Amino acid sequence: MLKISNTLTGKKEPFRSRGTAGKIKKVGMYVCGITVYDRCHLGHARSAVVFDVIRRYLEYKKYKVRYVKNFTDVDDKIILRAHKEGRLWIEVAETYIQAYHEDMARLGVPPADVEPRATEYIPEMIGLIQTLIKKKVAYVIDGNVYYRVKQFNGYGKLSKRDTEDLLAGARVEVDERKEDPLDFALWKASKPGEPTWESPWGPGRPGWHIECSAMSMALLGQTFDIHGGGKDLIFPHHENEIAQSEGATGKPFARYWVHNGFVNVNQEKMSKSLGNFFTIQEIFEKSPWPEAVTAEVLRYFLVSTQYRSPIDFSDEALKSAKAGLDNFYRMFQKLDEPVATASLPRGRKLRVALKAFPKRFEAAMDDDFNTALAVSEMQQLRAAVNAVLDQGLSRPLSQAVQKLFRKHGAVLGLFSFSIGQWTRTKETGTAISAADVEQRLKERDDARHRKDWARADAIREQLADAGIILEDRPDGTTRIRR
RNA sequence: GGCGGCGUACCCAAGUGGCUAAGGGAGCAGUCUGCAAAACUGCGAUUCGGCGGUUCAAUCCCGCCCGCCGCCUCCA
Repeated sequence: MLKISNTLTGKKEPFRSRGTAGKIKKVGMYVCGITVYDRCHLGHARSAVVFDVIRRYLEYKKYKVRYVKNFTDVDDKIILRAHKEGRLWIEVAETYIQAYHEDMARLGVPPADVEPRATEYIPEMIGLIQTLIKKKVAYVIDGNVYYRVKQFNGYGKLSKRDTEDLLAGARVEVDERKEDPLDFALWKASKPGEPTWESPWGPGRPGWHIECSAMSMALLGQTFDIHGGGKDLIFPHHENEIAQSEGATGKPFARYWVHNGFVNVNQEKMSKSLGNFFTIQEIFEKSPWPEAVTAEVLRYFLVSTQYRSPIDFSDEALKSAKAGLDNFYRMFQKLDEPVATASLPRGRKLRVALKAFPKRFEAAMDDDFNTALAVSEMQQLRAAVNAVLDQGLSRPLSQAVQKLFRKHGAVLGLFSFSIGQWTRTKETGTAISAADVEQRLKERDDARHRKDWARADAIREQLADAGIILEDRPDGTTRIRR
């Protein structure tokens, strides 16, 4: 039984999806995407990867997932950036939506089922705001519409704040026109040069939070299963979403609130304001490995920690992740090798481990998507495989092993490569051709037969300098690794 | 000030009221090997930030303290 940590209740709860139409278990999942005013950094990547894994695991569990991830394409920062660059706000938004798609493609994160943009849902937002006004939880002043926070008695239930505390700590400059400092804008009267839509309250643009209420309810229904995002969205964004949505419908909004922890650098949150961020683009460019390999290394790094915990990013951490993955791919390479000896299907222990593995993997993932534990299960299975690998595995057994790793690895986005792809070097131009390697290998074999160790070792070193590792097998043949 | 979280070996990181406190990376030693590499085996926290309390029993529950982080303003 899958359990999920629910920010709303503060507890780890059994997950029951709402829509169980017939035999198909349906899940509606909405995740707050990004505001498109700049390139994404690793923190955004973490969120994207975390919810991608959650989606994949739900699908693995045979849920039919409808995954919605939005773009905030109208916002102060976009407008500001457009002004600075002398472009239209819409161009800025478009630029970074493209960039986001590029980054996600590089990371191996497939698109959500629906990726709506806020500006496509203006009518829905206006409708929602009208309902709120009608219900007296919102009010109009000078073409602005505000949400009357005190009117919604569930306010603070997600972020565990009460309105008194909020007042005490309010550091925001108060808009004098609001009835209460806590009230937040649903609709902003537009200033000259800003994007504008017609509305019952005059020309204006939506506030930040209303879009997610409008889009999630339009695409997933008034009540849906999972709402996700980074921890920093809990307050005020998600708190306000609940206020707006439940204020309008009187029904529960999202049932499970899932929040991922931050990516830190030297124990501090990676963020724009601290300037300690690495864009996804930068990480790929600086990486010593080919793009696709880097993507998997990043995945491995990210899934090696439970999604709610902070994770510290460093070169060392990436290297460690690469080393961890290399160990798996070395095993895959050996599994691909033809078996020299025909007899010896020794592997009773292995068969037991193989049989037990899916349950262990699922137990880990069922426990609030404990990917770190799931990875460790795979590491242990790897050890069980390696223990008998030198003696050779029968073809069917070796294929079964590979299949098991690939299938479960895919849930985390791992082991997607053939060994050849994995070991490809970044600058393929300088690599020695396969034919040359064969030639050198043959020379070395001859030398070894003559017991000319000096010569054999020299060749091995030369190839090593070119990034090609030779491993002599007990039977006299040599394995080539890159 | 309010709210939330974290502190497990050199590094990363699971976890549990009592059974050897997983696993990985790095390191060291051994097996194997002409040597190496790989793989395997062994070693590595008498202890889970500190101090008290509850309990027959606590790293895990409670309290206090120390240290770190986050949110309360835009933020994945």
